[in-house]
Amino acid sequence: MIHLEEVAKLAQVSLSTASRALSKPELVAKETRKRVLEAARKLGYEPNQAARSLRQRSSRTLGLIITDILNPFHATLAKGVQDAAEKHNYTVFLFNTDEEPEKERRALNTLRGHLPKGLILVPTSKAQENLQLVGNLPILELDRSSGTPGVHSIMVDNLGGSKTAVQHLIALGHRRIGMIVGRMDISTAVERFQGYCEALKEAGLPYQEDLVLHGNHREMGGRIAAHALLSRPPETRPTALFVGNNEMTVGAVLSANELGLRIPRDLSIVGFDDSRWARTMSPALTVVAQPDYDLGFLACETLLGFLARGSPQTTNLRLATTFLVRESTAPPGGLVNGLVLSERRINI
Amino acid sequence: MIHLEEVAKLAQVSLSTASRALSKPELVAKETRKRVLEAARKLGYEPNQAARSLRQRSSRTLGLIITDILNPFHATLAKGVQDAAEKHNYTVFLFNTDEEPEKERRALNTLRGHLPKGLILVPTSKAQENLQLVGNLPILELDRSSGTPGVHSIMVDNLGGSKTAVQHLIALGHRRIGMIVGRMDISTAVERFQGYCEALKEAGLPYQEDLVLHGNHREMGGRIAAHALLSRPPETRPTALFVGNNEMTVGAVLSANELGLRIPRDLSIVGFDDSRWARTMSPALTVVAQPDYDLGFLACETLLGFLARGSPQTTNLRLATTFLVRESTAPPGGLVNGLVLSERRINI
DNA sequence: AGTTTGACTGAAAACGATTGCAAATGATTC
DNA sequence: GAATCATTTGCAATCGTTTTCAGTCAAACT
Repeated sequence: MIHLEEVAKLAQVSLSTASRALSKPELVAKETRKRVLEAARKLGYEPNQAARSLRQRSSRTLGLIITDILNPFHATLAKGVQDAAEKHNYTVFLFNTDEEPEKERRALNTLRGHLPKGLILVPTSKAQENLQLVGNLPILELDRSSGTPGVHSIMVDNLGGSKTAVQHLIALGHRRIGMIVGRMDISTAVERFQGYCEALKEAGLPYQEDLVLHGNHREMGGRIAAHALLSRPPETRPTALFVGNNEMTVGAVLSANELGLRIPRDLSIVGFDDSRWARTMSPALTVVAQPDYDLGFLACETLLGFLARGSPQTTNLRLATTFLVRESTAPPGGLVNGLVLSERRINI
Repeated sequence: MIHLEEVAKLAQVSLSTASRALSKPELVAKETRKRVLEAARKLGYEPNQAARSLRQRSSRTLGLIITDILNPFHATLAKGVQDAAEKHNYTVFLFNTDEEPEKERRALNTLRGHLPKGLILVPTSKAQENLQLVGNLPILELDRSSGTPGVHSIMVDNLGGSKTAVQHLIALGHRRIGMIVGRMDISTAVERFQGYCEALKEAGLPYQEDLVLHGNHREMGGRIAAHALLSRPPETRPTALFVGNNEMTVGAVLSANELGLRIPRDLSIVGFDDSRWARTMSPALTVVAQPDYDLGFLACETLLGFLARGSPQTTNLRLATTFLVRESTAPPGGLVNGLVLSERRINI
């Protein structure tokens, strides 16, 4: 490894001048700076981040903790964050918690040792407690809120998105609308559930507890819940289903297929979060789409902006969802006049 | 932040003893060690990795560079690597190159400054050149080979997997079998193409250049290539298609749908790499499945094993693929006697 | 008893950058 | 022409660990 000292020697300046030439350009004469830069380039110098971090007591890195890298939604969030970070010459430490608070705790501890400048995370249910570990590190919560005071956050309008989805089903004539909700210790699940309730209420429909089941946010959870709902006799079986996240939606659709229910004739389905799977499955799925990439990108930009400007107050953003009507929703009993609904966008 | 010095003070030992108690337990008296551990726990001490890395001239981190985090195959690789790394208390720096050599170069430079102990990467086409940057860092190439001498590698048996797939199509009676190949500057594409050629040759079928098109490994590439192949008149149109990776397969299927070709009646399709999409689409896709998670996990284990044991020679592993026959392949012209092929596994 | 051995421990020197301070230089002001 | 100022530079301290080296002490030999 080439050290700064060798660069300094080649450029005929002192170590300190070389350092300044690279990281505090305005403090050094133009000519000198050029010499140093040239020398660094020629030697292929790359600063030792460990030394730099040690001295500055902080490193040009961000921590990123997501709960499921195999979920395309989260992978996209991660890509958004990374792209933004790279743009600002930040490096990202990525951790995956599999929704397990214990893994989150370990990730936070490890991260702490690396002196990141900030942290972006999709919190698990125990995040409020776990976040005590990292002291006063600037934190931004992504996609969900853990309720920890003083942290920035950027989420989507879960309530509004859900409400629109359920209103759509109601408008089609559905009256027994089931919902598969996520875990109620996670904010998105609660908000989406609220949207469902509000839509029912405003339409004057009763809330029926037995139409709402919970899943663990993964495919199998959706499958089990859907199976329980859909294997009821036709009179009590819901004619439409609103599912609280992308993975559970897959499970719900598979379950409907297994039971021989035709979508949308026997069952309308709306999912939360778009995906290629939703777009290309047959019939294409009606969904509440989230701006996943933007969510990640903006999260990073927001946090870095805060770090740069150091404004005192916390930022809390909500991005709008987009409701995409495709082919998985129709009036109860099937298509009217063989009408095929083409995809159209409704901004909400 | 708590420093080791404060831990030492609380445990009534010197700084050096405290350090040894934590990282070289065998050099310290049992009693002393217990005191130090207790003090560290009580204070919530977490070692400053920057200081440690600086002193040791190396950090307990690994670099991981993949080419497309949005591709579930790569996301799964990453998860495998991360899980294995975590098991050994290593932290992973993840970079994404989008298949762009320039991004790869930047990632390598950044990584260099962080003094990782090793590097796992899915190489881009310019990796051999880019890898010069990192000197003699232990490197493992994952999924593909860049041809760089002296690096470890772990890949799947692309040739064998492809060959089996094409043999399956031939056995079904297909004679005009098209292939959508990836970029020939990437080893997996070349090997899969070879498998295709070998299968044809061994069956005594001629190689027809016009049945082979190239795509850029992404959905759109597959779609364009498939469109070109499938919009030919029935006499020259291939009756079966073998597609070289998961994303392009999606494109190919969509293209077939657009052209009104029914799968498998009008067209049999086999993809390389399984995915949920392949499993749940209708009809379910026949694929050459790769052990994606294991590939990543083993990659990490292999590299760490090498680091620990420091054995001199390089490891080059090949994992077997699994051929999964589902519903997207049938004799040309459609199902025989309405036979529905159920999913079965063939280990090769 | 004296020497050797071994197990522990502590003082101090690294690791490679950044940065506060002071000195040198040249330009500007009075 | 002296004093002041701004610009540019170098010296040396510093960040928090690990690790070398030397030293202490008790046990185990001869």
